[in-house]
Amino acid sequence: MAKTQTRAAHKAGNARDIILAAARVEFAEKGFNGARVDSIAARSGLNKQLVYYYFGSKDDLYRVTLEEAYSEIRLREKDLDLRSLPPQDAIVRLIDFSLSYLAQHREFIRMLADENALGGPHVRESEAFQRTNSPLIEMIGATLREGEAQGVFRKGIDPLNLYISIAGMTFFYFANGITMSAIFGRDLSTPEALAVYRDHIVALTLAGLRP
Amino acid sequence: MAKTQTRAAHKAGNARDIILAAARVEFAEKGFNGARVDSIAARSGLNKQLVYYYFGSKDDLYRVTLEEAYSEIRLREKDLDLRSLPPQDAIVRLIDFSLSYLAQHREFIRMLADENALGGPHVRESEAFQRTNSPLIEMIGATLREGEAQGVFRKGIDPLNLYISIAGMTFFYFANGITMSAIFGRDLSTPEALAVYRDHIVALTLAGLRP
Amino acid sequence: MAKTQTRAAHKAGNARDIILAAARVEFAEKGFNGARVDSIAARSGLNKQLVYYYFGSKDDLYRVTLEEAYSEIRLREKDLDLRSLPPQDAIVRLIDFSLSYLAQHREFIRMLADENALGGPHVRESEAFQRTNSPLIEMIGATLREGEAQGVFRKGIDPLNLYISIAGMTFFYFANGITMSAIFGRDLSTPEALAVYRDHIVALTLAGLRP
Amino acid sequence: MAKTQTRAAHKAGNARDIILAAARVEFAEKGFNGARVDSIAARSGLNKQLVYYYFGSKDDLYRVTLEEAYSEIRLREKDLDLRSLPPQDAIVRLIDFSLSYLAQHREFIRMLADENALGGPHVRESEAFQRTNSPLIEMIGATLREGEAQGVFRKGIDPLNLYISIAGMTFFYFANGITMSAIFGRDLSTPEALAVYRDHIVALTLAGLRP
DNA sequence: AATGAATGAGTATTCATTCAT
DNA sequence: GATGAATGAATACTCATTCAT
Repeated sequence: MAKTQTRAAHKAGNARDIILAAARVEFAEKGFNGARVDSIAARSGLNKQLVYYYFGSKDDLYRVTLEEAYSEIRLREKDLDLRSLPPQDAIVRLIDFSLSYLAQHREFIRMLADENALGGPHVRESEAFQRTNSPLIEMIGATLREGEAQGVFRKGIDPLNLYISIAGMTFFYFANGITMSAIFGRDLSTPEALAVYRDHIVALTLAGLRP
Repeated sequence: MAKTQTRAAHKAGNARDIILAAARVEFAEKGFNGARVDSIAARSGLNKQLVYYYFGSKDDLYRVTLEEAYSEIRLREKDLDLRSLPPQDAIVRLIDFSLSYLAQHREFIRMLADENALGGPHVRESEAFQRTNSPLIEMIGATLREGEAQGVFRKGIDPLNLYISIAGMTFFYFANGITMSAIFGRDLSTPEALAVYRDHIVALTLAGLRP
Repeated sequence: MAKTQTRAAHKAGNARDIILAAARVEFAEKGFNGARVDSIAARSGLNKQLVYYYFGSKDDLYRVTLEEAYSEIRLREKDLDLRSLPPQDAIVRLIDFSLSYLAQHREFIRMLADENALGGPHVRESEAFQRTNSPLIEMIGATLREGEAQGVFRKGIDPLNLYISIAGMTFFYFANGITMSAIFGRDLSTPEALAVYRDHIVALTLAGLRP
Repeated sequence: MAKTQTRAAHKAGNARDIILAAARVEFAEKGFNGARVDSIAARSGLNKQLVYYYFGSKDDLYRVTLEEAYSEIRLREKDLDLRSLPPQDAIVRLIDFSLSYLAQHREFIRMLADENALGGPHVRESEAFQRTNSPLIEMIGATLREGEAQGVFRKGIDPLNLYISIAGMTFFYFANGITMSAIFGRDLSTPEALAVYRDHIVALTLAGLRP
């Protein structure tokens, strides 16, 4: 439903959703502390007080923005439908989904990094985070069991740990690309560099799962 | 030279280094935007104007703090001496080093995440980042070649990409532990959880490198 | 007429009077500047725009609230019927009325103090204040004349000044009890303290009026 | 000492004291809620941030202003030296002091009325209020005892209650003069009206104290 | 090298009031 | 009569930075 609202924002001109969209951009660009409520209002084309009318505070607005971002990715994760694929293809699809989603949603990366760097003050306040749990771990678990059954994956792999390692490899590439490019003197932001890296982690992971 | 001063700080009580140490703590806790120059001065026990006397601005202080943090990890990386180990052991040591260093240097994680989230404004200004290039990629490259020679690693693995994937798996675990714990309802901050995860990525990586 | 509406408020649920009752509570608790139109609306259970519909502005609402408060005390003063009592009893009744009315109508004290502290901006605008003059001075005058005639009061006492001195002694006790309690380290808000003070001013005033 | 600082303000240009003087004027005119920190800064000729540098918050500034006002009146009360006068003269001097001090320090009246109307939030926080207790009650007690000994005052009069009744009669006249003038249609702010009232309360009180 | 005082530009938030229905 | 949405102008307070010594 939150999703629907976000979409509607640009069509129906619903003020709340327009503000939310503006907030997402501002928070992604500047982080929580760097973001300015004034700037969000300006981006939305509405006035600042409406931000408070609808969201109460900068913190609450950030929390809602985070919740929306998560609710969005969760919706996409459901569409993945890993169960319909052969185990190895499912893993590849998972990696590719992760890479492409992050590549296209830099704001998600920044908000996540920011929230964690801040110690998670908004996640802590959020009921939505506690409620909605990701379907992904379940799906990965099914895939791993199927792979074991087919003899293509080794036994004893923990789905959550596998998820974290894949998420880590993909997230880190985008999240810390700036400092890495600076340190190693190699531009990691090109499509070519990304394609090479993608092949690397696909190969590493698939080989790593083999019995 | 900055390094030398840092060492001296704790011995001679050199004001510049005392401030730098205070800044590292403050920046790590609050991020760049959340950090307060007043707070850094208070932590240092010295006065605010000295901060400006020595560092000129909050931005410059942050840049120096980042450089110091990097220069420190680089020093430790040199001590790794991967070349003296059998290839597989070298990879394990690399993973263990990464995990333990990050576990003990949360401030490094936060500063790195923060700097990248902000778009790398301080790294961009830093000459130190350009100058000092990590010895690590070189070391990993040698290890990979040795592994290939010994027939324990497959061919064609890019040392930088391997480094990124290992760094990703380790960094992400600490950096985004807060939101992950919230979403998956599993406390990832316990030593036990970390030990299990460590075994997972060691196994995944070693298997992933096998021919 | 306004009075009639106030009565109706609690019976018929007349919106205007419900708002007025809410306003009295809010203004009494917070003073004019501290009071919030939002808060008055919330207390009334009605919405903010109705406040404007009925009263036009916060200032006007305050003025009407003040007028109501005054019109109420004036009604009670009429009931005093000092003329039917022996002169000394009349003075005692006046003092007791003043004490008990103020004790039960703290909101009247606060609004009065607030209005005067602010320089009387609302009284100045009010026609009602100019129109309705208190019957009290007249009644006190008659009592004083009767007392003189009976030889129990001395001559030449000005009814208004007597009123002011009695009002001062009673009003001040309630109005400034907080700071006095703090300064003199004695709790003046207990019924016992009040009873002792009542006896003091009764004795002082009666003795003070004797020929 | 606080007194000394206030004096110094206008001579030495001590910023803290200049702000304090400006605050007294602003708070007296507008009350706590009506006063504006911007306005205080403007009155002081200094900038707003200095207000926060020296006082921390509007509330704290108000508290200090109140404390200063009280510390000032207390100093003057000490100078009264009632003990050196015949008992009846002492009471007259007390009344005259009270009237003239209040007449000349309207800001004291307003701040006191305001603080009490607000429920005493600043007095409650103030250590200075708890510490410094007025010498007045002691002095009045001595005067009453002397009067009894000389046979000019009756027995059993409580010094605090006498003080409150005198303070009430004098304070109320100034504090609520605006609404009273409006209601009774008589201008109470003229020197003549005040002189008449003064004679009234002197006569009432002295007669009231007679055996 | 060290420090207390001073400041301009901002920063989240509030509030009385109005609009549109 | 009644209401949800919208807004301009403030409002207390903050913060990096500089001045003067």
